[in-house]
Amino acid sequence: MPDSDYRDIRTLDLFAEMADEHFTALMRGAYVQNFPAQIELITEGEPSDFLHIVLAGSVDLFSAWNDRETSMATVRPISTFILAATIKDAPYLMSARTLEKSRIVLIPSQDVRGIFDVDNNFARAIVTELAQCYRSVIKAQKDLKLRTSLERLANYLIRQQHHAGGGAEFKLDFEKRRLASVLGMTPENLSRAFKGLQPYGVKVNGTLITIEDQADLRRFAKPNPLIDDFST
Amino acid sequence: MPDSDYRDIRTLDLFAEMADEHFTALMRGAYVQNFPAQIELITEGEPSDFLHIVLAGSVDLFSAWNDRETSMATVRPISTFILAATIKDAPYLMSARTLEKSRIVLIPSQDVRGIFDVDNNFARAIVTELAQCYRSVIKAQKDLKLRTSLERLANYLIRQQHHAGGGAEFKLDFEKRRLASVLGMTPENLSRAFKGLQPYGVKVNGTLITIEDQADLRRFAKPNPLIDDFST
DNA sequence: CGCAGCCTTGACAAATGTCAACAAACGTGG
DNA sequence: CCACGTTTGTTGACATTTGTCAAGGCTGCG
Repeated sequence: MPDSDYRDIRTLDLFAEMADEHFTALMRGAYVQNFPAQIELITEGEPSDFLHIVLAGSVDLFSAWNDRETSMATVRPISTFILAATIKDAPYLMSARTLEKSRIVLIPSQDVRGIFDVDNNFARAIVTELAQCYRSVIKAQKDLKLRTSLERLANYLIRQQHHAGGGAEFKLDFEKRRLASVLGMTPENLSRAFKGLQPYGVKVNGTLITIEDQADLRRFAKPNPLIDDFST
Repeated sequence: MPDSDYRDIRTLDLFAEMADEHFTALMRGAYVQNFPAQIELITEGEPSDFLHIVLAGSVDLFSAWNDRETSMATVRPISTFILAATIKDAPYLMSARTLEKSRIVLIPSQDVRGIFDVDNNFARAIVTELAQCYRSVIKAQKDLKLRTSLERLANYLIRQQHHAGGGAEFKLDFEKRRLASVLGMTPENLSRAFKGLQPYGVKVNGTLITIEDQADLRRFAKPNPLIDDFST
């Protein structure tokens, strides 16, 4: 594994505080791989053999049932995914596929569990990470259960704008069809939802969004830190 | 605190493996209280001062936004809730109210974090607990995003039947209005959903449910361990 | 250029929510 | 134990939201 990858991983909260020797042991068993776009990395229901880390690119976590499919989340560098399944040694609840060319680290789950047992700082870092993940999903669930699709889109745009620096113009960071799935609606419905936000000053041009009057949109969207602040 | 409460708590996975002295320290600062029904124990947005444990009764976790409200989960004995907020020292994301007369233990969050820092077994138990919680919410989210309300109800009935021992007859364990909220629909819609399941042999009489042909219902509901097995 | 995939749009259908009315169940105080 | 009022559940009529299907335009790429 290249030194730069090694250092990047080491700086993740999850690994930052663990003993050198344990980190080295984990990395010895790990391997880094470059995947093209649209590769299914893991499949829901299978045993969790590897903890994954996205170093570059992006990964879609999705789930299917009865011929329907939905995007649950997008993983961007640098972060891990399916930590919970790895720790519990339980089957994956979600599938994962690369959205673009991506650089992924795979660490054998067995190694992770082994180091978890002996490294107390690592165990504590995992607690923090899982608590964070848990809270994120709770927020997503509140978003789904308490808001209409129009409200979800409006709040998504506000979050995205903030994330992109707060300027009036910004780009969507994924395909509209996937955005629709993440927001829990169909692509057709998303198209119409964008139109439904025009009265609040939202202009759409391909993936470029312009929010003409932020206050107006916020009045409609009513963003709330207990739902929308996806950092905590 | 009565000895029997003390022992009940000690047997929880979360506390079973920790050092005696740490458990005792936690319990010293804790107090047990009996609450009547319909008492709001915590309010979303407030700082997480206490880790709560339900010893008896039941507690509804719910959330509100913009004059709407939804039930997120029900906590039954013996288990804890809002562990993630306690550990992260972050505001509650959900409110909690007693559904009936309930016996609740409150442990100051500060104490929990203090013991978490020094007791490695406790830290590991927290990991297991949080991973479990995380996976449960992911399942709930898949349920919401991949199924119609009729399908959610059908699968809920199957889970509930199984949970009640598997007999053709069983009782709902909460009010229909709350069940509706948990399943993400209105009470009126739930009423109609029950009727919609009649063709699959579901009979409703108050809170008593009869499933005449389990195979028929399952054919419709298509239960799936990656969504419905709420134990893992 | 021509194909393939995505996005949009319209017409329509299905699912879900809202409002109002009423019946049934429950709890309280007499 | 009953009477009363409150809450919950049900039902119907209707509105809104969301999904489905089909068609066409646009874009990117070989």
